[in-house]
Amino acid sequence: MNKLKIYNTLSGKKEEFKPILKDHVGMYVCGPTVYSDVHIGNVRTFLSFDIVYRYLKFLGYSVRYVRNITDVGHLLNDEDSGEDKIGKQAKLMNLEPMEVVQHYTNGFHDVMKAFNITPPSIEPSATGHLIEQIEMVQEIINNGFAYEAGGSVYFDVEKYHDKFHYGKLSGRKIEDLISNTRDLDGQSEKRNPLDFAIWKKADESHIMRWNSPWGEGFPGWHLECTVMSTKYLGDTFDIHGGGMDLKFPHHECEIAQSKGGGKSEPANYWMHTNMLTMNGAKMSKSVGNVVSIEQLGSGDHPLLEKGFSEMVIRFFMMQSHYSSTLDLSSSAIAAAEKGFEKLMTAMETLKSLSTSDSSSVDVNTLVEKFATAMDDDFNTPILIAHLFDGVKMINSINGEKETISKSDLELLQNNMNSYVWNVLGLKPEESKGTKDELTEELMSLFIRLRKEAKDNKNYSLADEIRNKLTSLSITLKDTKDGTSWEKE
RNA sequence: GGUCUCGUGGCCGAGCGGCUAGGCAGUGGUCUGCAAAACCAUCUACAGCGGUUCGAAUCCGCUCGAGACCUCCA
Repeated sequence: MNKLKIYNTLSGKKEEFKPILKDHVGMYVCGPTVYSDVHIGNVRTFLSFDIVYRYLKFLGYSVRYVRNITDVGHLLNDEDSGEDKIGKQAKLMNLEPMEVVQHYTNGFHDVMKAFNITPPSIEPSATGHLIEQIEMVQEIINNGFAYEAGGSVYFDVEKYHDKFHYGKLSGRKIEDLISNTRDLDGQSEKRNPLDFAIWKKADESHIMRWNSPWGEGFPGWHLECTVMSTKYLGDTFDIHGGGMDLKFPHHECEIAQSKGGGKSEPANYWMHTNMLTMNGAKMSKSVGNVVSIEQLGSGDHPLLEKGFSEMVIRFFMMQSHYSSTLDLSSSAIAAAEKGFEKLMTAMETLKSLSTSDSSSVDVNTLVEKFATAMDDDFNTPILIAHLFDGVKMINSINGEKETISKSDLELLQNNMNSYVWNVLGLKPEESKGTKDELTEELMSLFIRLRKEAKDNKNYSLADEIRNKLTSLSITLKDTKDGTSWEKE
């Protein structure tokens, strides 16, 4: 049944997915550095891997999904004077670093929940794995691929490259890297500017520090992912994911650390999600073109005409493939919003379709297309296109232009429900506005009065009721089964 | 400067050698007292110039344009 193909960055090709163990999959995704609010670009990455996680489970795999929290070691830049991101924020906010970590971790979890992104099986944090990281550093030194200098420990890239291949993931040539970094080389204690820190000495101003064989310091950023992924998933696991911008140097360094530390190739499949752009440029904290989750929800941003719900944005993002860049614009999300509503309406209709003795529609073929789309490297835009074929089918049956048998209806319902709710992880919008009991009573009164007026051909009164409600941003919908209402 | 990716109809976005997704908008209908909503139908493409091929949006080359990575970023 399972012909799932995944684009593997390591080989540069789409490959058939073969897990190490028959029914189990180990997946590691680089999580956020919790020093500021997550933005909508972060959401895209975690959403993409949520689809991967959900689909693997849908296929029947038992998946162990590890996604870390980076709470130490992530420097503002790669120079020796680089400040730790968490530490800097802690000073700015006058807080204990762990308060900063907790604050933004909570925020991250709230956002993930709002977007219906499934929590991982294990969410380890870097500070919780200091012992393992120190052991790993020692192991790499013992193997001769790292050296101590002035209280810090650096990974010896050239020495590693003599035996292994530094650049195999990112396709970089070590000669180019050397020539590109030569001019940046200052009074560094590194033997080679390419070398990266796996343990950093903490200077006096540094508040996050731990004892180690090399003195007080803190672990290098790349190290935590190597340690935590292999600790929970084994030396070699199935899928390693992250944003495209982590491919180099972060993931390249992870491979080097694993092998330099005497372990095997860390992951069989490397998956990289592409960036979300805003006005054609990557949305990032350093560029400053970041749209926050709150701004997207409220529409309070110069580039947004209105606010959008999390589910609409989820749907919008899944209309493009994870490996393509996606440009965010108000009109594009608004278009997705209409489409999303159309899909949700059809899902509601699907619940109560009436059946016939035979089917005039071909449910089997449609349902097969759902699986084919997802098997082709999680192609959600194709899946959504086929789901809209399903929408058309549902509406035609509802309009009595087509018929469906009882067994076909069950097949259609099961599959539409599975793919829309479980695989894509969508959920119906909670009704906006205040639909409390009093409002419901009042509205049904208005609707009844208007109907009476209409029955008496008193259209001016009927229209007055409707216009007044419209001015209160309440929309009446006349259908053959009566009138319903909606508050904007 | 080096490495790489991409340019698809009014907009967003699939496609990866032949059968020209899908959504939104537009247009024409159905329904309706009229609307709205809903539904049905339908029109606009493959940056440009060459080449390979019986056949190219899809492969190759060049030109123009956009972006990413090489430094923190999902």
